[in-house]
Amino acid sequence: MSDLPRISRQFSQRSVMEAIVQGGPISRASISKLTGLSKQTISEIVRGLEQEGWVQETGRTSGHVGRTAVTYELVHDAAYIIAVDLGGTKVRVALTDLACQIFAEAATPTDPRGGQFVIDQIAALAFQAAARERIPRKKIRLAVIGAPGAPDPATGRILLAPNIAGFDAMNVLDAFEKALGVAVMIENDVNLAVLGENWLGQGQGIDNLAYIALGTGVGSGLMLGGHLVRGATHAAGEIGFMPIGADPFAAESLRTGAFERAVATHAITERYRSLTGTQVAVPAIFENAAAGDKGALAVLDETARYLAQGIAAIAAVANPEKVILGGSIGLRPEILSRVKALMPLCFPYPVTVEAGELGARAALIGAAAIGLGQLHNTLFGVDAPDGRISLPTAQAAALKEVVL
Amino acid sequence: MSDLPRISRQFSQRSVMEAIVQGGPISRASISKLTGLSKQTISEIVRGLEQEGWVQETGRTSGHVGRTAVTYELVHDAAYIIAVDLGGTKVRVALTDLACQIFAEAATPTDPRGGQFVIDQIAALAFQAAARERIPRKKIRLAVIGAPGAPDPATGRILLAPNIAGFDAMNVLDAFEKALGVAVMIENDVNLAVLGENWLGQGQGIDNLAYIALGTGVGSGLMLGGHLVRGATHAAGEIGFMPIGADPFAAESLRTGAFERAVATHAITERYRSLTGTQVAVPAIFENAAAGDKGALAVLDETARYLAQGIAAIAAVANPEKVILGGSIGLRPEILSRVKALMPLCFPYPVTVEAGELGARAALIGAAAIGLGQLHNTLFGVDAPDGRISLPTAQAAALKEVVL
DNA sequence: TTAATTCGTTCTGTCACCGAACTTATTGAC
DNA sequence: GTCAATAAGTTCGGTGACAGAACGAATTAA
Repeated sequence: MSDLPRISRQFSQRSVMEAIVQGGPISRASISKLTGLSKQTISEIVRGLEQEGWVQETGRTSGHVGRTAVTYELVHDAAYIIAVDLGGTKVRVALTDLACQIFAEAATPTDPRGGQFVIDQIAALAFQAAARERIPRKKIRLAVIGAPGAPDPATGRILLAPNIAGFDAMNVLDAFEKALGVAVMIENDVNLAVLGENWLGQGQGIDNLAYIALGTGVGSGLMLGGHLVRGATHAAGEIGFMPIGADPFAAESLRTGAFERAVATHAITERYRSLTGTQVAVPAIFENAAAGDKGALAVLDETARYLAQGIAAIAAVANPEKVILGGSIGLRPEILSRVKALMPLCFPYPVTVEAGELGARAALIGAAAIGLGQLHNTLFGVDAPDGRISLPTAQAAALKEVVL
Repeated sequence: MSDLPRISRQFSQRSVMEAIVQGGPISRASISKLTGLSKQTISEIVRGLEQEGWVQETGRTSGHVGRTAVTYELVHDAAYIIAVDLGGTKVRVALTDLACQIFAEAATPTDPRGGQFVIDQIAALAFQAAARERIPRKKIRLAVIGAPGAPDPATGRILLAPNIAGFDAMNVLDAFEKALGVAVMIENDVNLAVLGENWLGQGQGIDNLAYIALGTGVGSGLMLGGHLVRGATHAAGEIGFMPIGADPFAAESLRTGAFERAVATHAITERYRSLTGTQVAVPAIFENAAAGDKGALAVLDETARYLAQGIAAIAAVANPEKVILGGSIGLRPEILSRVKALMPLCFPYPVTVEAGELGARAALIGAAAIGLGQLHNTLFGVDAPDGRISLPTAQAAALKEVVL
């Protein structure tokens, strides 16, 4: 396998690879039928891929009439990527192979000192995991970092990142590339969550998808027409500033965002305090509601009412087929059921609202998805601007259970 | 020129065509430098294009050292497209040639009987215009229809189309194709308006753009990452239903839309009536405001206040670089100036808001843009899914003045 | 054993493209 | 005026990515 495989074969190689990735062990004759390319060409391409170490023989067919066929398969460990979900309180790191299987996953509290400390922490976690699984560093090709805020690929900086100290003043991309020694992609964590749910979760096969992460803050990720929407300054989905729920012209709304002030953690505890006079954390409010506390129930009702309006706004602007709720609050069934009931009362067209299937790991899985897509693209595709490699769901499904 | 040119040359031909379209009269040597293809290849491709009638010699260079070069140019009249902007009250029809010049434009009141009558009316207008300019029907390759509502390419129907009688019950696409005898694309008129402003108006070179058409109703068109956003049911941009300005849970808001009830024509006249007790049409209110009528001024202030919130919601969700106002009300400078002043008070990040440059013809020009892009794609490109042909601005600029 | 069937290779051919060498037509310098 | 220098365009040979037909090889059903 060459170290920097510059593969000249153009478009066919890509589809052959896709057939092999999707089709599991597959014979060359079947690839030929699938791709429409001649058997001869397939043999050439597969020979090349085998020489470079990307695919390998795995067996032969048997049972049906005719000659037995040699089947080929991805070499799973030909390359690895690092997927990272970097939150304000917790870092998750995972290693994925080419066949979309997660090998190692680790999660620890984020280093509170921020900045370079966090970056070194992530690098250490990743390399420990690699060492544990005996993965040679050379085979790690790419790292995808999900982080809150609006990463700007041009400058490598992350704008609007409130959660990690020191990140607003440094070139995060460069620092990661130096620490990890591989190419790095940084993407907003909620954007990754949409990708994750689109790949393995609630949004499979849905090209128009919105993900709302509701917790300490609110953010949303949007996938429209199969493309991630990033916006002009990579700030698309900063729905905390939607003029819904609180007076948008209030000074406080310019800082925190009107919608965030209506639905996020602080809004909920504040609402409960003003109703009952007691200051309680969000989980306790949910408990109280379950126990029949009228104040808590009213708080949930009101929060859901604003959330439904926010979803209506997104639906009116972007018309997603499905809206997925995530985040510590968005995942609560008490919220989901209320929002589901309220939606038809404030929006005329049907909008499907569901809770995310991947829970807190949506962003991590999304990072793996985007990284694997990117890797397949750079390794086997030409620069097709639209190039979305469809990753296999079957094998990756294992990932959902293997981990944690 | 073959009647159905199936051009086998793959990707190079496309870039050669693009160089010729963009570069005006251009020599083969220059094309070679521009595209990176060898001189030899360019000569071959250009020879092919010339034989098929798409390009022609136009002259020779002179002045600089070295041999003179033969320059080539598009054959402007090699193909035409029909662009239609079908409104509830007015139909506009235009004919455009391959070089993006509008040849004929006509506008008349929409046939009030709706349905097939409107389709026949449009066909008649188009063919009259073609005959006037001596354009043979064979050279018309495509028609693009802009219409309110959500056209569904799968069924050919237009959903949510309130303005034209009978359109909700028929296969509009089929009917148009039968009447016009060419391939037809139907697109939402506001979506076309974004494309128009993106091509020749306020949004040139801007990949993340929103267009808000404000008049009898409100609608918006969104271009994000260079792609038109259509949404799951082609209802993206139906911002009339954003839960802003009126109570979204009110029964009336489910029918008309809360935001529409806050900013569109009816809201303005109603607001003026409740303030002054007199029922006046919108233009009169603007006149009164200009004359210093306090009630009228208050109405404009309040309307702009809600509009600014709507823009804030779009900006929060989609993060466009620029928001363009259009429609009979959106184009008024009184509205624009107010909105510009209000934006920073209700949204923390800068959003550029401007009035459309193309006025009521934005959708028509957008129809031409999408049609020309599509035509260049089918004629000279392979099925590149992302394929946006960049149309020349210079020549098309003439179009802005020639017409009407 | 034979026929039917499928896999995979070999051989030949085509097409898109490149690069080098060469011809042709200019302008500018002496 | 002649002679570089320069640029445009063609001819020629070559390469790599395919296709298609023919053929050998391996397997099962009859």
